[in-house]
Amino acid sequence: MVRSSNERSRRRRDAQRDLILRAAARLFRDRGVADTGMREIAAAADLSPANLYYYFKGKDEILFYCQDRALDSMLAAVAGAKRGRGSVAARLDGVLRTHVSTLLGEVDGASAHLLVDALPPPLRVRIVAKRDRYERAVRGLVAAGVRSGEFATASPALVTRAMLGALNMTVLWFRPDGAASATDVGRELAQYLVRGLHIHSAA
Amino acid sequence: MVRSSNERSRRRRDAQRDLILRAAARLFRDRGVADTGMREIAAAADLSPANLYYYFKGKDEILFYCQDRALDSMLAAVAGAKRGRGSVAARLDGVLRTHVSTLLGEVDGASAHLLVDALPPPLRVRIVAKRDRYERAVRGLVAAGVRSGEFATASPALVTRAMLGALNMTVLWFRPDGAASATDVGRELAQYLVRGLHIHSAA
Amino acid sequence: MVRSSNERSRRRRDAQRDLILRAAARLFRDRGVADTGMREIAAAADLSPANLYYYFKGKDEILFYCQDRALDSMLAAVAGAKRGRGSVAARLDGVLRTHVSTLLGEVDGASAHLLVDALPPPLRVRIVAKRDRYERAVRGLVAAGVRSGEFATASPALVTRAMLGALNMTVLWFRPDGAASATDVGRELAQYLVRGLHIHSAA
Amino acid sequence: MVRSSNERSRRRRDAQRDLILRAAARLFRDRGVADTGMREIAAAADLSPANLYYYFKGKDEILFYCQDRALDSMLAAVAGAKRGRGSVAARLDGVLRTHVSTLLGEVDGASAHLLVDALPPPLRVRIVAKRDRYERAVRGLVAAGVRSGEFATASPALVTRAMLGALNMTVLWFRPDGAASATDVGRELAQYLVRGLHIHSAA
DNA sequence: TATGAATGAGATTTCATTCAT
DNA sequence: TATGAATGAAATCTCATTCAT
Repeated sequence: MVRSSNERSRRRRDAQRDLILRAAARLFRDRGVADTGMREIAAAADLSPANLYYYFKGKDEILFYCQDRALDSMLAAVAGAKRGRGSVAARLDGVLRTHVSTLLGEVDGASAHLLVDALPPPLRVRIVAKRDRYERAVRGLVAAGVRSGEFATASPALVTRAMLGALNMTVLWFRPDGAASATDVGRELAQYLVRGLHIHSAA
Repeated sequence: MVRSSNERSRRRRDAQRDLILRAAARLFRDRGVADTGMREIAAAADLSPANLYYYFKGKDEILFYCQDRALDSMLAAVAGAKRGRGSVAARLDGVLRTHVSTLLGEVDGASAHLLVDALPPPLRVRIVAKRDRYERAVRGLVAAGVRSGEFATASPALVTRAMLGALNMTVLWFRPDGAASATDVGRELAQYLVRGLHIHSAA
Repeated sequence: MVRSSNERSRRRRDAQRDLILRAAARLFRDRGVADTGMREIAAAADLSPANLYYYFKGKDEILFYCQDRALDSMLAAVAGAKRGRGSVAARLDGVLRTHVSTLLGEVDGASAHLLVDALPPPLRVRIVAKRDRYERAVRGLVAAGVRSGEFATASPALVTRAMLGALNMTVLWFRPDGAASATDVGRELAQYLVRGLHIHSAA
Repeated sequence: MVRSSNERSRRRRDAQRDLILRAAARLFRDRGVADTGMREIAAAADLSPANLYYYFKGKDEILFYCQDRALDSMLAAVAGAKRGRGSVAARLDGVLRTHVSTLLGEVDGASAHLLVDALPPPLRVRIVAKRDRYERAVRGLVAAGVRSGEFATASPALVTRAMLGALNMTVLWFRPDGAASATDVGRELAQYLVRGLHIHSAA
């Protein structure tokens, strides 16, 4: 009985945390970290500002988990791609599309690369480490394509950053009510960015 | 005599303004707008905080001119490319390289796309207008390549944003003391981003 | 329970707002608006400066409510006088005495006419409108006396302003610990100012 | 030669001081002391802000002389009235009219009673002393009328303050381009305020 | 769990005044 | 005499965070 009561309350707590993180991620993405106050997060999550501190240590921790969850989703995609079959191009294409839908979607919605600098050092190093892990995985996919003869690039590291940069910047202009859906945007961008890696005749 | 005194003092004033803008642009780029206080700008420019207000109306105006100057430099490059001869690819390549060197260089050093949201509406509309003018010009170059048969893309608008996004994100990771110089970065990125526009066999 | 908690907290909040307004009105009256800082208001209300902003949007709003409440009190008096019986002179006398006790009293204590210019335009128009409504009502009383044959004046508007001006200036010299009480002052001034309206033999 | 050069320069200096005082008085009256900056005074006097300090020690001294000169003008009028012949009523009427034209006129234009509190103590006591001298003189005129049987009032001090208060408040609403000229306003107000002192039948 | 109230630290900005020329 | 440039002090206000309940 006590056990189940604890579990029920833990579940409720987790649900609240989730709710807060979604609300915060959306605000961070739409208005920027600096322009999003705890009061606004609280209002969006239908809580009092003070009550946020029962669920999170502070604004930094909220920001941290926003990015952490987004990176987890991206890491899962790239891990799947690594194990997957099919051409490297097709697998990379999938990773990039997931990246965009993670950024622009309603579920996670925190741009992992843009907000890192807003974190205080102790938390930042953890996000940077995870972000680097993700970046390395993507770069590994690019390099695999080069090894397999599908791709040609002199600088996989730079090109990887370019790809991710192009994707991350979408949060600054994407509007859910626009002509192109998040899926559309992901498809088009992935196509363009992967195409630039292919070997082709024209220099 | 009076004339020369006026001119000399105007020149000094302009020089100070320039100095302040350089210092501010560097700080905005390196630490973010929100985390850069007037105190820090003043310290970087070797002035008292109050003295900044002799040269600029406030922080917003400083930020405005940072972006305005960067955009002027980029607009000049794209205007030159429009009139230029040679393949569209080569001209676009030049525009993108100038974009990177403007962003990362010591001279202008303000990331034109990232900071727009930090401006108050009256100034923001002016920067957004100029930024859009630049974006349209780049998009026009892409479209020209499509018309001439050099390029193939289904969505010039999206691709243009991807290109510029990839370039703008460099300010988040570029370090002047790193292995690759700003010129190197510009060259490699431009090559990759233009390559993705070319017609080629593989899908 | 929730209901009563809400009510109790609303009551506490209103009480604090009232306390702050009293403290501020007294300072504004005694030292002038410009020379009264938020720190001083906070100290007088036994709060931290930052805490004032929990109750009011800013200094302007505090000033606004000071004047607004004083005008409400004056308007109530003049409305009562309009409906009242007895000679116009007696009723006008009552209005003027209330005016003085409102200005000099501990309850409201904001000089309604002197401080208007310190308000920013959006708030100023609202106070000016209310002040004008009050002034028109007093002038109406004067005009009624003229119509009834009690008073004689060539310019009710000017005379009304003179009366109110004479009353408002009391805040500049009245001291609560002086020989004359606020009531005394009101009585004497009202008598003098009404007397000037009466028809009499000497020119 | 040296002598005449000194005199010429002293004359120019005095002329500049006069110009500055006029400009300042007008601004103080129209916008309030707190809202009038040295930069504005300088602009109105066609000088650089720094140059004001050649002619005056600072803002306080400018304010001091504004009030000092206005009081001198008023004192002259009341001194003349004291020595004058005719009814006390007529002489008091003249004093009040001069008071108004001093306040509202282009020549002096500083309201002596409203601005006293903006002065620092050392200067304030001097103005207060002079202002009190003026007030006493006016009160003396009132008392003389009582003694001569022209006037009836129980409290000459209070009534004098009421009269001066009514006059001083004109600066808050008088507009030179309005229907009534400064002379009109002075005439009407003096008439009303003196009338209240007269003995008459109605109570 | 939840919240109304409170606060310290720090932000931008203003302004009378001064200084070097 | 005159001024462009500089500054210290103080103002209002914001905000993440905490405390008492």
